[in-house]
Amino acid sequence: MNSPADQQLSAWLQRDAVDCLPKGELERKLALGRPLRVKLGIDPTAADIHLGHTVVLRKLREFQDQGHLVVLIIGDFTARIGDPSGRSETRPVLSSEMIDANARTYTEQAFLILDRERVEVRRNSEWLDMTMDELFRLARTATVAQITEREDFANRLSAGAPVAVLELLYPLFQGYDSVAVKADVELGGTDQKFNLLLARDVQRAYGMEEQVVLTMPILPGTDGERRMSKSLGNYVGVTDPPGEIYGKTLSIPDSALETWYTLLLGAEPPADLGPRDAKRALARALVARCWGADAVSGAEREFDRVHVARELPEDMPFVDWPASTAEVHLPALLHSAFGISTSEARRALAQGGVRLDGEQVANGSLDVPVDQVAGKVLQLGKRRFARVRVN
RNA sequence: GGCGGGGUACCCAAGCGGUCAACGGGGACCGGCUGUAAACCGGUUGGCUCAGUCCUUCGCAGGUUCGAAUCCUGCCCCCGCCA
Repeated sequence: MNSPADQQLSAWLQRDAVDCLPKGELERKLALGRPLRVKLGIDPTAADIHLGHTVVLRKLREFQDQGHLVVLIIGDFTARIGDPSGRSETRPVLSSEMIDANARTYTEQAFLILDRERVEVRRNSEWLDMTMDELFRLARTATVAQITEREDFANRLSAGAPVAVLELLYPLFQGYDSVAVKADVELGGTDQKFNLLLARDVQRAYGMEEQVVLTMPILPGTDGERRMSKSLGNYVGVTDPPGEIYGKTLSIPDSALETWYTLLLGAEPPADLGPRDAKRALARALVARCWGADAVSGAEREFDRVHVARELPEDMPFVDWPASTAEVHLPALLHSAFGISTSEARRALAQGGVRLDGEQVANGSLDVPVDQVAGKVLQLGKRRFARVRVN
């Protein structure tokens, strides 16, 4: 019997989720009275996790706080295939060294959110490196029609884009992970809904009780439009410096503010604050989460100095220039300071995008005497700074 | 195996013998403005400390031509239909 307490808890856990399937099943599992095994599979294809990943991690943390166990699966084996979810093309293959390195940093970063006392970390190469015989059994659990009805496969097929046979197997492998770790619940973004549901079919085929599927909304990136993703360049990494996290958060369009609040903080934006101040409050909370409360005021002060008061950042890298030359070739200096090409540097100069101690560098002067730059602050655009050190 | 379509810069996508470092859109960057790295407006978007009648780039390798992303040959890859 489901107690009112279980029902209440179940509703609370689902409050910001998109789907929790099948209906009523989470209550039933909670009523079992034992710690549930809550699975999250991650692909170690990128080393760093960003705020988008933290939406699901935060939900996992809520399960942990209720005494449940998180099973974190490092998809070291499946990374060699590449999850086709949401993809418009076949993923590149990663080397095993890359996968190992990514897996390590990834789990470490996940512990910013998760309680490391209640986590079981597994690698799916433990069980997916299977015999052909086992693969045959697994591959019989779903049909091509089932798998190709999935939206991204369907899109690629109808658009005439290539789909490798191996990619069709991916959902089955992910499903087998659930079998291997005896998952009671699996979390993921809404883009994972298909995979998570298919895992139920796989579990059933292996005579196991099926998992509950809980999907979370996808966090929009700093552009406010598309999903946050590293490859789209609209992400905020949890290891970004505090000032970056702060600044990137302020740069989101006002229209994305409410979504960020609910997904990242599990709260509504404060009604009494305007968009700017609400964003600042959000930015402070995010910096605190990734770097600790001590980092907040520094990040905020830094932002105000550089962007509001248009002053210089507190510390900046040096760019060295040999004292032996009489003239400094500015494109070369910009190249070594900021890693841009000299052609790009020339364009920036032509557009007035370069400053020395705050003074816009006049267009046309590519070479200047050394003493005109020595010790000065070289600035490219609004955000890139370096102090020129002549030695 | 046969027939047809296709591979262009970060992405999408035009170009189909010179005027092409290559239209347009997206993204990114720069400038202006601003409450912000929002929005809006304008610009830029292969490389070179020789900035030029320079170098590299239109799947790869050759060829034709004064000249090729554009034409020809071979190869690789992708897609569709038929078998």
